Amino acid sequence: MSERKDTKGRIDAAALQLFVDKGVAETSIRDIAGAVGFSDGALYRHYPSKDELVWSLFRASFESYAETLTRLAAGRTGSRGKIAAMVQGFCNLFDADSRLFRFLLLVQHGQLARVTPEMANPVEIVGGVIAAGMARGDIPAGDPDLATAMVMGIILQTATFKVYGRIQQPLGDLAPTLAAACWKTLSVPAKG
Amino acid sequence: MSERKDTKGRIDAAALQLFVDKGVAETSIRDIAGAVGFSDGALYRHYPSKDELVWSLFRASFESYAETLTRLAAGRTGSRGKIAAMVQGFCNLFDADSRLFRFLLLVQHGQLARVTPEMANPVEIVGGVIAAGMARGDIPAGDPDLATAMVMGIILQTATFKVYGRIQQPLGDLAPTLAAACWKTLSVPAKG
Amino acid sequence: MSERKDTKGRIDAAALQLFVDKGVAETSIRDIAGAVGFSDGALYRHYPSKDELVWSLFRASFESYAETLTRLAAGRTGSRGKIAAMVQGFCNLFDADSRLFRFLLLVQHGQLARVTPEMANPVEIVGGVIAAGMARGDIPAGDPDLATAMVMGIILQTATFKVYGRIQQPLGDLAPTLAAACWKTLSVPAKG
Amino acid sequence: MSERKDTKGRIDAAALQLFVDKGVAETSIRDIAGAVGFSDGALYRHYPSKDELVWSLFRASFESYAETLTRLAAGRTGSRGKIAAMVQGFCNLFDADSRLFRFLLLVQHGQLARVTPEMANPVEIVGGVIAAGMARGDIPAGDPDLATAMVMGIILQTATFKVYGRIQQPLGDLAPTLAAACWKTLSVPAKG
DNA sequence: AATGAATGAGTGTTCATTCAT
DNA sequence: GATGAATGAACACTCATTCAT
Repeated sequence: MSERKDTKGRIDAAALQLFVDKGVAETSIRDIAGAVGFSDGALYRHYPSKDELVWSLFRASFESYAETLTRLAAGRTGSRGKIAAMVQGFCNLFDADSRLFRFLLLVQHGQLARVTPEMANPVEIVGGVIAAGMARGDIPAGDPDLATAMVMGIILQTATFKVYGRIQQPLGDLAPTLAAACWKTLSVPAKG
Repeated sequence: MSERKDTKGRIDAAALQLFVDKGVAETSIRDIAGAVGFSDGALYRHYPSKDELVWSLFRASFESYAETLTRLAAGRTGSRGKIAAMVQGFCNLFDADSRLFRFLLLVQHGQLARVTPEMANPVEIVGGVIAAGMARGDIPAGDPDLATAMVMGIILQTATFKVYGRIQQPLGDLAPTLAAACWKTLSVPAKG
Repeated sequence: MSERKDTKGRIDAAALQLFVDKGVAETSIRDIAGAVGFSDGALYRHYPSKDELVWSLFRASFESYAETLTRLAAGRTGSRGKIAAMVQGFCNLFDADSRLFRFLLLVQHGQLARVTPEMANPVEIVGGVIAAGMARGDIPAGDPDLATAMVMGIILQTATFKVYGRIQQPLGDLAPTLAAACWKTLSVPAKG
Repeated sequence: MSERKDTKGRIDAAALQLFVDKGVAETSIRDIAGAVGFSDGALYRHYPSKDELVWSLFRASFESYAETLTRLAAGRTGSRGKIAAMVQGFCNLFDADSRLFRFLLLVQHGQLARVTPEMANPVEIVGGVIAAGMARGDIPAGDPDLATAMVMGIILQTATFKVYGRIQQPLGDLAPTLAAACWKTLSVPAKG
């Protein structure tokens, strides 16, 4: 059992690394098997197809982000605190290992379509916090989807700039600034 | 001559559509040729390789955005006006045909590496306007790269939400709100 | 007329050069057309197919050698003189321009099968001289085909060594030695 | 293990036969795979590319000839005996299976360039025997490269005549005559 | 579980050839 | 005579997947 899990973990890690480095379409099953240290056919003991491997990785990353954000938001009361915590937490996660983020960014097209409403979803988490804040009066009323888009854009695009080397500092150092910007943005009456 | 241009235009349009619909790696030369209505080999009369076709499309879209933004910013004085104009202009462009945007978003990984400093570059245009504003005192001093990331995030993520159907209105209607949010964000002292 | 001939001559020269440099299969019609300075389709005004171009070149080279050898042999009486003249003549031709020889060498497989008995044929010329010498008693009786093979081998393999750089001197300087070797070889009773 | 070797052996045999029959450029990977009895992709389990298959075949044939010649020469003392042994051995080899010879002849252009000094090389073996003979005084002094060319020409051109049907007898029957011709040729002072 | 040979469809690309202009 | 766009078949090669061992 622990060995099985370990093997799968090694496959996942190798695949994620290769996908981020070379792209998904550009990474073959053989590449992954080789990186893990066994032969092509053996992967099919663990995943029924390459698509399923990609989807599994996507799903795990996607839900992992969602769960982290949920936990971070739950640890605070008040929209401002929740948002600040989520921003800081995301930045710390990114700094610790940016691969998950890069994978999600890289792979979104095509996998996003498979996301179901039952799945834990970072966008819904952030959106939920903002909608609740608007309902509570914590955040000026407006279109919660638009507000969510703008807030997430501030964070994700900064992370993207970091990935492409346009920003040098650790994201963690920028978190307070980012949180402040998000809060200011939410003060704009988001007409919808 | 006009026919040549027309053929190339038809190839470009078909390729862009397919790339946006199915992804670049998932679109074959045969798919494109079929959509244009001729055989595979014929494409090579117009492009030396698939890579070059993708790159050409990317470059054209990328520079087209840059040129539009340049023109829009030049039409105004004052950072606030420039930014408002760029935001409105981008939204109008998106509403008129979102394919260029979706292609750029889809394809960024891999093509972005080929961008050279000589190329017209939307990020540099926006960044330039912001840096100039900071120099002039129009915009509070701070890290221009970080400010650029946040401003672009607000716009691009909203457009992305629109692409995925999370937002219904035309982006043009949201432009004033987006511009206001950008301006508020720029008022945050962007620590770098 | 003179212009037509000139155009064809330019095609032939360009094709021969490219065939010798890169190989026949590795040279495309486009390569040849480009070297001559016009477009692909235009070649078909002069040759009905690539195969026919190759064959035409082969035939011309092949028969040109045959005719030269015929003329050289005719200029002498006595087998020894005829052979010496042919050897010297071949060497001079090779030194003046080795392309014909290299083309023949390169292309023999596949084209040799198309040689018909009516065609002027260097092998037949040399063989004829040797057979006549045997008949006349000039050359010890034996199998004329075997004798021809050996004599031609001495010359052609030396030329091949020269092509591959194993021999440095001009072939013309070696002609007397080669002729002497041929003559000695013919003195061996060639059992058949 | 034995099966692996067998599969590779079947590929080699099929490829050699096809190359000799149709030419290398004219033989496709599918042709070879079809002749062996499996599908195209499977060949790549055994050879990384067509080029490598051709080169591997060339190298094996080339070195096999070299080793045979080395062994034959080593079995005799005296240049005359060594040469006679090599000639007879080559002829026997040719009679047993002329495909190796035909392949080498066919393919020389292009592959010869890849021969490295470390490889066993028939030309060097013959050349070495002749040079040693000249040094020992067994063979009249002269240019060893020229002498090698002439000796090899006598043998190879005769084999070529046999391939093209100009000679009917088994080469083995002609070996004494060929050896005698070689020896006579070596008696000509080879001016270099 | 794992191996690795084999499949078969698919990829980008090339190229001799045709033909409307 | 010449052009160059277009064809369509071919090619070397890749790869997700299967399966006997």
